[in-house]
Amino acid sequence: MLATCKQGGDAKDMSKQPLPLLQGTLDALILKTLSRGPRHGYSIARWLEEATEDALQIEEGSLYPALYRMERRGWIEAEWGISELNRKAKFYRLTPAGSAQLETETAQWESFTAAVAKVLLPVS
Amino acid sequence: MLATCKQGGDAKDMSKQPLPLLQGTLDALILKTLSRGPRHGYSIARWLEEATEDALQIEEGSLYPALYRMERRGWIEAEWGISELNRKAKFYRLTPAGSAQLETETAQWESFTAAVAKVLLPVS
DNA sequence: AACTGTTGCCTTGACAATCTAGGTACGGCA
DNA sequence: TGCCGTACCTAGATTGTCAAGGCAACAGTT
Repeated sequence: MLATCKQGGDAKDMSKQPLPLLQGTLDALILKTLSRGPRHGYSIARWLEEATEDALQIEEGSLYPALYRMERRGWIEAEWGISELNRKAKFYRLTPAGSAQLETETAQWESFTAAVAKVLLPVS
Repeated sequence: MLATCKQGGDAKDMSKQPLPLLQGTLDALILKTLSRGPRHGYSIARWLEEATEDALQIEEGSLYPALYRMERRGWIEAEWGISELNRKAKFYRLTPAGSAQLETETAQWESFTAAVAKVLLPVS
């Protein structure tokens, strides 16, 4: 199910491995993160990993393209600044359009997971 | 969030539209369907749509490639037969490997959605 | 017999998002 | 000086889904 799911080999203690993202969820996760206040990219990734207790891994090769994509679509806006650790960093913040998009995606996420759950986890 | 999400235009009554699949979920849905007994491709799609009350749409262009993929990986096996409506049809059935895969994917689905929920739907 | 709708399978090409695997630059510290 | 962590960026490959077709056979109608 999850994009790259190596099978074979021993399944010993697979439970601690961070999950690759399901295509389509990253945008919503980023939008939600930014809805709590502006952040720079690196910090978004760290916060998401922390918030999910390292269940999700945010690859930078996914993160940055996602940020450009969303900026291009007008969902977020960027501004250069200085990070908490005194390094140059690009801070992103949600636009009104991004806020609306977040609502849309959250609603879609809920109905999608509800639909999948009906199949995958039927009331036993 | 969901793969192709046309924006713009009027959002009038988008609620009834079937959702495109989140990449990576189709395999699990098919495996689960087959865990209830053998079925042919067309029937799998119909059953899934019915089970989710048409919330999900199963495109044939996604379905058949998925079936080949899964057969190649040894998760399912095919056999030609005759459908309920007296037509030639290819019946798929779960292999033991497919059954194991279903368990793995279901568990991953649960932890993935739990992780996303922690971000997207925080206890308010 | 011809027509039409439904069932059922299949393929090609485009597309979008993620991942892999690199890279640059700078600050703080030993 | 060297090293590690922070912070950003990119090219290319991979993958799965979708759009849009097409084919064949059966059932029912006219």
